[in-house]
Amino acid sequence: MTRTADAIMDAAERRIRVGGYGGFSFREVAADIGVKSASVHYHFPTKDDLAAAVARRYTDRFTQAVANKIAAGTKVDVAWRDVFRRSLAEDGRMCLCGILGASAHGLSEQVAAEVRRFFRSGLEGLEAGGLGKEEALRFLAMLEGSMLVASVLGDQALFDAASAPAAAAAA
Amino acid sequence: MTRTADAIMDAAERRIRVGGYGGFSFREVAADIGVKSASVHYHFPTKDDLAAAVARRYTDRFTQAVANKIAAGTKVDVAWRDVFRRSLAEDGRMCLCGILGASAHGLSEQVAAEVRRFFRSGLEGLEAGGLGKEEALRFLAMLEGSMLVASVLGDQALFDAASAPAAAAAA
DNA sequence: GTCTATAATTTGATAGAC
DNA sequence: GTCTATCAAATTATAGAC
Repeated sequence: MTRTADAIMDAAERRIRVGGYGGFSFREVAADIGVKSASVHYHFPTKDDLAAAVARRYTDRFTQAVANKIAAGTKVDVAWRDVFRRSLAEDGRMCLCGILGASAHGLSEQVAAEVRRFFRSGLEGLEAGGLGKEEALRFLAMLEGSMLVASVLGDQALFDAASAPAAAAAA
Repeated sequence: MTRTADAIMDAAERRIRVGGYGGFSFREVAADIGVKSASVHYHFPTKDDLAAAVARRYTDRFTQAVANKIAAGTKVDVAWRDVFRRSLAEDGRMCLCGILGASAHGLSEQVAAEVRRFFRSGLEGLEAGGLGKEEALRFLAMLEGSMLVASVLGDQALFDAASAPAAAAAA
């Protein structure tokens, strides 16, 4: 069954969003969902396997959420901002791949590749939505930076203020 | 003497910029500069003490570098961008407080306070230089996000592209 | 698929000699 | 101020019973 594997990824994602890659352990994740660490190793042999799986699922989930909004008629840049905004509102923490990416140079290639995938697919999606290459780059950077500042200073309104005007200016 | 303490902070700063707070240990830092971990504990009793000291020194050093540029006639936003840019060019890694701030929720209050200090003093400095409150916020977010994207994708030119137009638009 | 048990290593931190 | 030695705990990971 994938139910346990999903629960493991849920717990790991929560922990990574608090303390980064170095901020979670197999025992903590196992305890979070009421199993033993050996069971976590059964589903994800190594820590890198788990972190990479979490990052991959995050990217897919994020991409899908954005696609749904676009299908409903939302403009691509507004869709991206909305999805980030809702995630930030839920727990006050920033993008999972932004957190992992901040210490990208200390990650294994396996995990770093998944983080790069998130950023690359983000840029591709924004360009496919009509933004210019540099415009997409600036927009994604602005969103990540806005989440970072809002997360550090603990004020979600800062994300709104930092990202709202740029969103209006784009496209 | 503060010579050893400085060397310890240098090594710790390098390590944190690679792997974040969870990515360095007393033994590694000690080995980097050729002493034993007990000596590191002599200068910085706990890991939080060391990380907080590194973040504090980083903020002071950064503020000074910006102030020097402004005194030489550079506009405040250009000065900030230049200092970040040079730091990124040196080793391809982003702002120390941006890295720590990404997992701010997992830091001790002691370290988190120093990270907040960097961002707050940044906003204050940009406002003192003539930027509006929201303008300063957007500019700082844009710089941090640009460094993040450039660092993750391993291409410094992305920082230039992402931050250049906004710098021209500001002030 | 989950468990107990454990190996092997690393971690933050301290005591005390020099 | 730096060292040796050490502690207690946590870490990733594996072997094997159920």
